Amino acid sequence: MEDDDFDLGLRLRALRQLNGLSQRELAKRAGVSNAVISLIEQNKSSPSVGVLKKVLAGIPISVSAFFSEDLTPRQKVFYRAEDLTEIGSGNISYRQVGRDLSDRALQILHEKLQPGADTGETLLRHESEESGIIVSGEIELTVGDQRKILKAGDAFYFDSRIPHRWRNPGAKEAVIISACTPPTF
Amino acid sequence: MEDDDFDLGLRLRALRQLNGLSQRELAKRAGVSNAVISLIEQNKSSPSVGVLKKVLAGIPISVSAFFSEDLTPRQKVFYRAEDLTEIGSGNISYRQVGRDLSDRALQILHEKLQPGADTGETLLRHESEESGIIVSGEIELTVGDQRKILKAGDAFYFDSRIPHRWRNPGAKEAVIISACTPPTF
DNA sequence: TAATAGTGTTAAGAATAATAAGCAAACGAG
DNA sequence: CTCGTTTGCTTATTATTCTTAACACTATTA
Repeated sequence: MEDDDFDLGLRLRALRQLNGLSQRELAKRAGVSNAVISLIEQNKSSPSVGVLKKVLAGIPISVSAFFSEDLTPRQKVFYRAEDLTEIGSGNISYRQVGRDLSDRALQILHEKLQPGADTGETLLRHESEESGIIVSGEIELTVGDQRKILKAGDAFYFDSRIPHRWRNPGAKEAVIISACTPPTF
Repeated sequence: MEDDDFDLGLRLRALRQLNGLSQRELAKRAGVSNAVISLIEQNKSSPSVGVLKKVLAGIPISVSAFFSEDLTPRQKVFYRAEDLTEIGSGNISYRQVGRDLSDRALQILHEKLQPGADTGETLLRHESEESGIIVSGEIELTVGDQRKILKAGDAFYFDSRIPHRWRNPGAKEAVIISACTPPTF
């Protein structure tokens, strides 16, 4: 049932020892029994996130920091598909390559627009250039006074300073992969 | 039992809907029953991390990304104590302010050295300046040909290009807060 | 030696989460 | 309307985790 490359037990043990805590001491701080710590560290039980929160609070470390495997994320090069960070809301999903782009020249997004999704009345504007390809579904793109419906395989390129707007007019989900430079979105 | 400000159920629901999935469809992809999704989203049950992994894999999103609340971490200003990222190993714990420092001028560390901890024979060198204060315990700091034992309240400042070495000669844990600029450590 | 306190581990119940199945409401098609 | 489908939610049973209490081992002390 365990297949991920992330060894939860090992990581907990490392963090606990790194902070000079015994299983019993951590257990006391966390408000759980010492057996839990032992079993978790041996991967003999998979804690509920509630319990995990309590345990990590005793170290202390946040759940977020605990799972961020990028222990030395100085120059991260590879990102697994499911590791993209969601920065969207509503019915438009933006999955971004990397988290902090302040040092980068390029922002790559994996976008998914649900049927009817719309970036809204107030048109978008930012100081950059933007380009991408439609992967599936269809998209109505408005750039300045131009408007066109793009389908899978179609692409676009425009100066982001021109007011623009996205809409999914179809009944299916639309998927886009886009790039933006510099990342001012 | 739930006290954190992180609403797991709400977040799962948001991510699921953002990707246009029903509870049943997500359940099928994840290989769990639909009731699990329902109960988790209502915060009526706290999933084990094993189950959570499976569920998130069906979206898909990594556990790491799921818990990283910094959805728009563009300019993160405040960090909770337990949110510092551990970059240490062995019996020296380095908890760093922020993850990706490639755009920053300053690296701040919360260090904990277990009794006997030592940065090792081969002395450290890097292109920056370094300073800090001992919070508790005691530290033997060697910089070039100078060596001194610092106790709580003592401080240090030196050019990191000079070979240096840390050691905890005491029987108690030693805690230091240090800064490094630029962050080349 | 014996005693005491520390470590991690393990085996019983008690508490909790996951499954399978069924419920009611909303929706579109015929 | 009626049918079929989908939605999310709830309940009884099964499976898992958590607690309590013990065990074995080490190190220190009397």
